[in-house]
Amino acid sequence: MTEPLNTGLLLFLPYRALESRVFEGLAAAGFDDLTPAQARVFQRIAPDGSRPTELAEQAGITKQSAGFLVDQLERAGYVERVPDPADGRARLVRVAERGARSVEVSRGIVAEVEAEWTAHLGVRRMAQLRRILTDLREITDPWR
Amino acid sequence: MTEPLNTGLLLFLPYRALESRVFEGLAAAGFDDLTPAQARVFQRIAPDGSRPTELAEQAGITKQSAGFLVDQLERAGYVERVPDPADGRARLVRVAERGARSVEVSRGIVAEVEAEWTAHLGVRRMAQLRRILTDLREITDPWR
DNA sequence: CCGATTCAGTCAGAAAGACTGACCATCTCG
DNA sequence: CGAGATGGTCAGTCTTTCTGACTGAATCGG
Repeated sequence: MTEPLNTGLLLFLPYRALESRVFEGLAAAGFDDLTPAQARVFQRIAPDGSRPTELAEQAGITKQSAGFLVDQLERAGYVERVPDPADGRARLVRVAERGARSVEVSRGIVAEVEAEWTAHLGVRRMAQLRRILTDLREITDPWR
Repeated sequence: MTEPLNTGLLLFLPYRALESRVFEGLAAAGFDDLTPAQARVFQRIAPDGSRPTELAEQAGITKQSAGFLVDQLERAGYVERVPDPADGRARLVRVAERGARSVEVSRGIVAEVEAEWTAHLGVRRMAQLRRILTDLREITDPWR
């Protein structure tokens, strides 16, 4: 389990480290009612709003689960639901006031952690990492 | 949310892609009773056995949850528990017969996926990716 | 070598997250 | 228009995880 660690774990470790940091920081800033599951959905809301079903696909959960999480996010003031003008069946989920403020905070924390990583790896390798991962995304991300 | 994707998501995407592939393959090979949560614990068992509490820490869950998952793994024949000769309070969790066979299968699938990634990225960049991630592990993995 | 503390693990109860299946309303297309 | 696809919800269940309380074993200071 130690020497040539499997690539999956190698990817997961920094991911979790970053996620934990963001949660701690968010909680410290008063956004202590966000759960990881809610955040994973919230994170994927497009600037002009997304449909629950889209969010479900991108987060890799069922539409029922997504609907449930959006309910919670709505009750906590992070998002709002508006009717989709283009489709009477659909309702758009949009980032609300409180949600926008939490985005600001987490953006700051992510930047901080990325700065630490850059300090450890060096500017060049950090850029390389991002480039390679972006490239890898083409064959590992079904939603573009 | 689209262009300069946050590094966390960039790490998460390939991780999940790999994990899904391993699960599909495992299920196809008859190991269809493994759940993701069980697998995440199972994956961290050291060659000579680990204590439930260690597994809990490394998997980032409470020791109660780890104990519960180990129970399930034991019932399904993936692991066995033996008393720890060095500490009368502890019991070591070890990979059992069936568990070892599932490890073989998943190793094959991981190799397959890594080969695809190498084909996409090129040998050099794939090696770079692993090197950078291994390096990053030093500051993102609390357990060595 | 003995009491206090720490540590490994379990039990009990509850909540979160996710799933399947069934269902309704609306949209789209032949 | 009517059939099928799509967006979303409701109901019920299972898995995973957590908190808190507890037992038994080890360890450490005096």
